[in-house]
Amino acid sequence: MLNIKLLRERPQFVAERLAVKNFDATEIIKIINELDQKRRETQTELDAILSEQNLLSKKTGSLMKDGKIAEAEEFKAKVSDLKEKSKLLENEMQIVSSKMNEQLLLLPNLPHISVPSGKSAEDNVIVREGGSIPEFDKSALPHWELARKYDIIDFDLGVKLTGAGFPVYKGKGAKIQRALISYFLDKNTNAGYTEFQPPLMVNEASGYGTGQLPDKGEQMYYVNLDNFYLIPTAEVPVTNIFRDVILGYSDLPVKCTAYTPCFRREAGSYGKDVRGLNRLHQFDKVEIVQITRPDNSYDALEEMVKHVEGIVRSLCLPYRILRLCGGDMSFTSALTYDFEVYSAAQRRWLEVSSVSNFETFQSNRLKLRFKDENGKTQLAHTLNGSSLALPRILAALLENNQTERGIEIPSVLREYTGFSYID
RNA sequence: GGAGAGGUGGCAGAGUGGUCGAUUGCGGCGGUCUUGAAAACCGUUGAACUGAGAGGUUCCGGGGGUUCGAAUCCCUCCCUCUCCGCCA
Repeated sequence: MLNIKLLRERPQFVAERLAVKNFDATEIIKIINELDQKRRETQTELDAILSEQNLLSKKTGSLMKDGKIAEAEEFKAKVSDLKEKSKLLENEMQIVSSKMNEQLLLLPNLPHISVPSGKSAEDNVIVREGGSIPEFDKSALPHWELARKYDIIDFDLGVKLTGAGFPVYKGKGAKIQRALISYFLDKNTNAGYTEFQPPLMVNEASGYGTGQLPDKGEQMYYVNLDNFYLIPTAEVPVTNIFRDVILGYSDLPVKCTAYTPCFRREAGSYGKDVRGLNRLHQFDKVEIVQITRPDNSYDALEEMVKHVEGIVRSLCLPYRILRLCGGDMSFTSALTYDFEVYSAAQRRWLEVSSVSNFETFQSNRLKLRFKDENGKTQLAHTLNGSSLALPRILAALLENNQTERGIEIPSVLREYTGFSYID
């Protein structure tokens, strides 16, 4: 959620920045500022009446004590009158504020100055590329066929147990999942991130805190009987640890990592994008979250990108890093880098990580603040990224590393898997 | 699932209708003392909105009600804890 002060003081600037996200905000900003003014006027009026009410009530009390009953009765009547007025104003106040809030929630985060303009994924800017794309002839198999060939992932069994998008990993397939999770977590904790094991279900308040609710509620699985939501990413429980928290100056930066399964309904997805491991309802992901001071959040973002890049490189996967254009960025992000790895047999790039700075957009809603060096309370910046999501990494590993002998395991993973080939 | 207790400031814990945004202790911060530290002593220490400022308003789990006046009384919802039962 954007800060109302910014909209009040620099409406033109906000509209210009949002245009980069192809969002025409002029009308909404106008409405918000009208409501804001109305709200403040109403509050001033209301406060004056309440102030008088309080004063008269106190006087009534002392008159009663002194036994001046008649005067006290007079005051009582006055307060009753005032109360009628103040109730009306209070009502109005509530209506105006909630209308304003509604409008505020419609505005996406401002894109950072470095965000390229553009409409779609086509306009994303390639920042860096690394690794080398292996040459295969037509006999190269896509990962879903490799999975069957080596009997490491059973998609049909998942359908039997639950439904499409819930694969069953078995044997070396299960072991490599566990190896990847351990490897990623070790990399993250070695880089100073504290590991968390959060709940996989969250309450409504947490859903609102990170913005899944109210709008994206239908993307989450909902446990009706207890009013819980299955987490779509570890970002939700981990970031909500800091909901309604005021951190000390020396607490920053906060660096957290967590492995969790992620549950997504993915309503509306279809076609070749959902084949095999490309898009699942349940998948594993290791997430990193940072909370920083506003003045160095972009340094933290670069640091996170470097960190994730290091992991991808260590797996010897061909990758590229994209700076997302305004049109392809999420509602909440100010700047996002996507990581894609090349999946050789499918001949396509697969997104495996998305690293973003949300500036104060999330923390404003979460009420996540810190005391600056002058002891003043202000909003912190939040950032997060995948480090990393497993399915597409596994897909790329299987496809890129297929040899006549079997699937070759990257050397950094071997101490975790205990084997060098899936055969 | 059954029974009971309770939700107050960073924490602990007072407060059952009127100068209570809240006694006190701990913690935090500043100071005195000290070569330094500890101890002791003194002071200070919640948040949001609004206002140029002085100040004003709101917040004692959430919502509603009674009253001139509510942390305190009533209704309702939520949450936590304890004991019993069941169980990993």
